[in-house]
Order: sequence, then C-alpha cells, then structure tokens
Amino acid sequence: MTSRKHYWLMKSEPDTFSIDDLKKVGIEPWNGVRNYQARNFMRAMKVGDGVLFYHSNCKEPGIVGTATIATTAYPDDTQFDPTSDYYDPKSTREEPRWSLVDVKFDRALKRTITLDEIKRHADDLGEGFALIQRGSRLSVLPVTAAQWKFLLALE
DNA sequence: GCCAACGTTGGC
DNA sequence: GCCAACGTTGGC
Repeated sequence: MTSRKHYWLMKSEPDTFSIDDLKKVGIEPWNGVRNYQARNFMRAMKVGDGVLFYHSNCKEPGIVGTATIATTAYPDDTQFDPTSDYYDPKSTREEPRWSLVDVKFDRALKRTITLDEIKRHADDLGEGFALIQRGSRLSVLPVTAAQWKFLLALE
C-alpha cells in the first residue's frame, strides 16, 4: 500500500526567505515554526508531498511557487541554541518540542496568485480553507487536492 | 483551571 | 505603522 500524496501551504516572509532564496539553495530546513498546530501538520508530512509556497507580510501576499517535502519531520536544532531567535529553553534533546521538515524547490510561478484573488475564489475553494479563514495566522496548513489543482490553474 | 496581560502574526 | 485576531504565559 502506498500512501497518497498530500498537499500543504507554507508561509514565508520574502524579506526573510523568499521563493528565490529557495531556488538558490535548492533545499531548506523549515526551521522556526513555534506553533503547535503548524508543527503537527509538519509531523504529518510525507516525502513527496506538495507545497504551495506563500509570501506573507509583504506588498503582494500570495502563492509564488511550489515545493516538495524532502524529509519527514525531525527535531529543529534551533530550539536548543541559546543564541538563536528560535531558542526554546523548555525544550530538551530527550523530548524535543519543535520539529521541521526539509523543503525542496520545485518551481516559481509565472506570476503571484494573490491573496486578494484567492479570497475572490473563496466559494470555489470550499469551506475551511484555513488561509482565508477569519483571523487565521497558521504558517503551515493543509490544502486538499482539489484546492491545489484549482489554485494552480489560476496561474 | 480561569483569565488578564502580553507577544506575535500578517493584512492593510 | 496600525491594529485585530489569536496563542501563550503566569498569577491567583
């Protein structure tokens, strides 16, 4: 039995780490997630899962590329590093609190599928698309196969 | 276990 | 830069 491919959306602030940065490095450990729900989604990821790369907190928020999950979840080392912004004194190596996955560049979209545009298609995307749910700030969230297809067809 | 205070996210 | 929404912390 092979498990089915799942899809996700991951946010990044382009000033910190953009789709171009991912293209340059090829593969990136997605460190710094410090939200339990987002962490749990990463722990559910499988190698080969699809990722919509989303630029947040910028002039034109939206989906700018796709990526692939390259590893299953493993401990985020930055949680143990007192000099890191992501240091968590309550986490131990025996029981790491935070996980990450490696994300591999797939491609940059020809144009940004803007948040504004995504909102206008809310009805087509169906209920419960966490990205456009009121007040949602999740930085890692699931996308259905149908949503994946629909969103990329907007390109 | 409640909840006020605080910090962060992220669109605008 | 503002601020609404949300998650977390910590006093009680």
